[in-house]
Amino acid sequence: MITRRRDRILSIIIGEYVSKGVPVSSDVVARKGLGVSPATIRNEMIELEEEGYLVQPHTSAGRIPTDKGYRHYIESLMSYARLSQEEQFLIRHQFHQVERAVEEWTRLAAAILSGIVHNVALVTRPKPVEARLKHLELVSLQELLVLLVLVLREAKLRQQMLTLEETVSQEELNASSRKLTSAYAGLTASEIAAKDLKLSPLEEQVIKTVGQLMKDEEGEEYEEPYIDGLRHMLRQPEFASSDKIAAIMEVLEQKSLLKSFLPRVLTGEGVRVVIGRENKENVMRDCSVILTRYGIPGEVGGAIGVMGPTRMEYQRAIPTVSFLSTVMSELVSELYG
Amino acid sequence: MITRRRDRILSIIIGEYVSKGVPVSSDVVARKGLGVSPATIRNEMIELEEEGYLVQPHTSAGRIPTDKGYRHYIESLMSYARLSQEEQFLIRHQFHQVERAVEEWTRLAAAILSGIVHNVALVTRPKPVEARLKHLELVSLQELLVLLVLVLREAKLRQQMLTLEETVSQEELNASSRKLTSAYAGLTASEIAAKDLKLSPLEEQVIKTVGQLMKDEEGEEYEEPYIDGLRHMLRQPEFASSDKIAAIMEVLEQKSLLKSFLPRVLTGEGVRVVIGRENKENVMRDCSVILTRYGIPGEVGGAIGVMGPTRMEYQRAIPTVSFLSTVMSELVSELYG
DNA sequence: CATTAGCACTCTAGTCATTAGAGTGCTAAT
DNA sequence: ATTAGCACTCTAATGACTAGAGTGCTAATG
Repeated sequence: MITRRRDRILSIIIGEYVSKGVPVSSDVVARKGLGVSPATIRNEMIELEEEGYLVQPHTSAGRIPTDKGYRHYIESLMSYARLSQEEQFLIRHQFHQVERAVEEWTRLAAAILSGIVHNVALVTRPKPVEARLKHLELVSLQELLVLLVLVLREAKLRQQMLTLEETVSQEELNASSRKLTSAYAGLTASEIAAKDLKLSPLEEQVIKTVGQLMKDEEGEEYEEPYIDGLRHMLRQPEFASSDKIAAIMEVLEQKSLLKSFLPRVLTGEGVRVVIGRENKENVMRDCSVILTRYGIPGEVGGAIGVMGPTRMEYQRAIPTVSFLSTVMSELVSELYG
Repeated sequence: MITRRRDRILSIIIGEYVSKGVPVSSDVVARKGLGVSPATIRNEMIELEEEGYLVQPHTSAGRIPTDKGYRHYIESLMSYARLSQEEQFLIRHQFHQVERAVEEWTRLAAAILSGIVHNVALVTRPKPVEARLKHLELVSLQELLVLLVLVLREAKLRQQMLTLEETVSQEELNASSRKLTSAYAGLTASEIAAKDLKLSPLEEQVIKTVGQLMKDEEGEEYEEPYIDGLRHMLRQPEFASSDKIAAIMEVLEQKSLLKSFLPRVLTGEGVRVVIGRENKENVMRDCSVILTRYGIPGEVGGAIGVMGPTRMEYQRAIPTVSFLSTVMSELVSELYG
């Protein structure tokens, strides 16, 4: 049975454990102004342990929270430690300074986020649900080598080199570029494929590649995330054993794992918190992940989040992830007008 | 004094230590077919220790090589373990498969390299000594927002958003793009700045930004390297302590440090090996770095290398770095015709 | 003279016993 | 329902001891 006082005790234990990293004793809790003696706290702790919110690393040690304990805390007990006005302003200011360089957004967001929460930050670049062509350009590099440049609606660039069958002058390339741009601008990959236009062999080749590149752009998958802040996470005492570090590194460096891991957690709205064993990957059993989307629903989006030991400052981390997602959303929205 | 036999013994000790990771005893060396007893080996070891090629972690332990020991080994004793024909073919094949996606080269090179040497691979993207403009394009995103796309000679793209003073149609942008491209194509940043042309305010703004972007492109500095293989390096027993890991992570994640660290070592030709304390950074005192350039001297280049504990398979790592640098050079050369 | 057998010596790493201290769980009193 | 009191348990630190690895030195050998 959960009572008000037990919640209070659980909160205190989590607060203490998160900041100190050491099992919390009844004494410490009693000193926090509950007006009851350590013995009473102990009785309550026994109850909380039976309910599965706490465990002891061994008899005669203090208590530490279980995954279930954290979960209850996050969902019902915790108050957010939002960023102050000044902090928010400072962050927006930093984004403002790189406003004109889209590719920098993810790096900056990861750097800021990891710096604040002292853990690993993961940020994917914005990805459209449907890629739309904005502009297309052909640039001759060498006799038979041509660079195809796509500008997508998100001000994203994609490039690919093409090897031609026969020499084509830059003037002809310009003409084709203009023709194809005006014919296909604003369309998606499938719309481009559907449209039946009279095209030269060169143009056929180009449009085929365009379709390919844009297909790659779409889909449920998120892009490979930008990762920052490993140095912070590794300073946490839970990563004293290098085995754990190596195991987690494997997850982070193995792109395929991470990719498949991101979207599963992100089908809905709001901030998702995955705690300890709730993670699919076994090696992540001592880690928590806080993730959310940013962008414009149904149009363009990415993911932003934090990963660290289950003993994490959720109070701080969750609103920070949330705030940065808002900022990223605003930036993306500006692009879409 | 260095004799033939001492060199032989040093080689054996390094070979053993590199593969086993445990201090090497006179017994083990004696069993390697030198035809002398352990006692003789011990006498020689004492000499080698006095010369500074070996140390004992403590009395009554075997010997391990010093930085000086490795240095001598690498420069005079070691034979390279080159990649076999099949391995070389396989690697070239992998590059062939992504041939048309320049940005993937560095990733692939890092992945292959780290996989072979079981350590961290560092690869920077190719960077020209002098950036030359190939093509320039303006794409209207919103009313006052324009995307400037530069194509540089290396088939590299650079982008920047511009906020205009007044509305300009896409047609006008096209006209300006064409005008500026034909006027400035093939020139460097300084040549562009020097050229005095009659330009509209819009064009002035664009060219100013172009100059900026191309300036950023040039210079001694290397780009931020792509890093892969941390998971391998962390499996090495020398990184059992998480303190060391965190310290090294700091060097790797702190881009400024790494950037300043790369070029210093790369002013000349050939493969550079920096062993242990030869490194500038103190935290790197137990690490070795193998680095080399790739590209076309005086035109375009990047760096490729490996970092790991001083106890590293130099025999394998050095030729592998060397081979991948050759492959990268070939790829870059193809672009330059 | 280079080599080596023999041996005393040194240092590590593991095991065991001991101890102080932290913190609990239970009982009985309030 | 709370709590004082206390026996109990477990950890972590300390020191003593030991086996084993590997050395350095000495004296003998071809």
